[in-house]
Amino acid sequence: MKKSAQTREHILQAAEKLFSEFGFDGTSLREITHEAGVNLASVNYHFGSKKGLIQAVMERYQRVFMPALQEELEFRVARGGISTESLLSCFVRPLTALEDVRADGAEVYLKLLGFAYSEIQGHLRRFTMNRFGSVIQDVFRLFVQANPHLTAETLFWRLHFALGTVLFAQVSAKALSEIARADFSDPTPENLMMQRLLPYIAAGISAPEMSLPETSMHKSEALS
Amino acid sequence: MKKSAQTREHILQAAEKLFSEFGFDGTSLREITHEAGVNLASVNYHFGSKKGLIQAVMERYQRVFMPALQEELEFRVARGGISTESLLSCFVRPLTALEDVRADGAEVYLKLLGFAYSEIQGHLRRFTMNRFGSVIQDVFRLFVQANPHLTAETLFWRLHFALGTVLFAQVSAKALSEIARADFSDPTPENLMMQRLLPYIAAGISAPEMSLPETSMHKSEALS
DNA sequence: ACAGAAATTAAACAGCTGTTTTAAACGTAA
DNA sequence: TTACGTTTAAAACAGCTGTTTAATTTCTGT
Repeated sequence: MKKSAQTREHILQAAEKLFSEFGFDGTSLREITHEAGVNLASVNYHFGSKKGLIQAVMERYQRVFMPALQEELEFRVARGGISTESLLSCFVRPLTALEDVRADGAEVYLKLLGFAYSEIQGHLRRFTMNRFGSVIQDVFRLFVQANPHLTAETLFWRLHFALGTVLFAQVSAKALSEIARADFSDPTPENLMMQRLLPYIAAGISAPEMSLPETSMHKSEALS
Repeated sequence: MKKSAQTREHILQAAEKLFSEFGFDGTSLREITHEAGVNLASVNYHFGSKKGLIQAVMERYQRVFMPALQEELEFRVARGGISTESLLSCFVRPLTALEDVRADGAEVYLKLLGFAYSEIQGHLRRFTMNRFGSVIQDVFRLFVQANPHLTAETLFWRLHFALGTVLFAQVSAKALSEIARADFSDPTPENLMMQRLLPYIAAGISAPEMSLPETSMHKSEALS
């Protein structure tokens, strides 16, 4: 009951590291057990299957993150003054709390969440940039021109955020539509989702420049 | 030279259909050739490899979309009055032009683009909702409370957009940071990207309700 | 120290993947 | 029709995947 918990932990740490870097489909059990220095079969012995390992990895983070988030939300509700920004700030402390799980816990957890929905295809991006890079540069330059109150760096990031929003929403359009139809009896078909996307993207891109680069949005001032 | 082009087209159409539905990694060459009604080896014969087939599928759409986008941008620039909304509207006509490639061309192309960056993991979403669904509902309810000028349906969608933005940006954080460093010598490290994300997300979520459900944002009024 | 449970190990399993091979069938120009 | 280059076809290839088996070792409670 001591050595077993040890290899269990080694497997989990190796899986966290490799999953967050290469994704779930992109990481084999052999790579994990090799990184962990344990036998291949021990994964199935301790976690039943690869899916069981994935859920065990995620659960370690969610068991820290989710209660912390709930606590933060309740605290924010108790003192009133709810705003979008204040609600978003509620995610900060739960993320930093993930350092208890791992030194770079917040980063790993978000990447795991991201890979839970997505896996990157790198060669297509290079393929597109080599062939139509000038168009992308034009788009960028025009957006800079249209937003004189923003720096080029900020717009660079926000345009990629917008790209990510559109692509992600499009990929999950089917699932989201089903949920929306169940929760709100929302008659919005999938092909009208772009009309819902546009206001969101426009406001996000043209939003005021990012606030102070200090440690704002932290809950420390809530107790002072 | 006639039968060959025929199987080539069958392969491309089957690949478009299956890729856009199950992703690139999630679709095998055997599934494609079965759907197309052709022999397995014909994919390697006509496209060299699976990667070659993927690029051929994407190229068919990009060869229509990218020039149309460039044209739309030049037209918009010529008559001035550039705004974020008007620039976003420049993407509408190029997307609808993809109907020349396929009846649901715009939808397929966006899904292909989405899968180019991501592949969905469905079971993790259900796993999270079953275990921490109440927290997610609390988050949603509070966001509704914080945005009385928006309907619940709109907020449902925008919160998922925000989730998609964060996850996507986090997954591509490394690649984006490298590009930003090369283009702007941007010293922003990866861990400061969340500070860039917050203003974007906040503005997107709290943006005014979506505009008229008619055919706004189309370039037709530009000539009137 | 011993018996029994728990855990590790090496090996093989069945199934899938993209790719290659070899030969047959096809289309086309002489 | 004959001959030749192109295209199709069935089969096998080598490699990877997650999983299982069976034997061995290690740990633990008495």
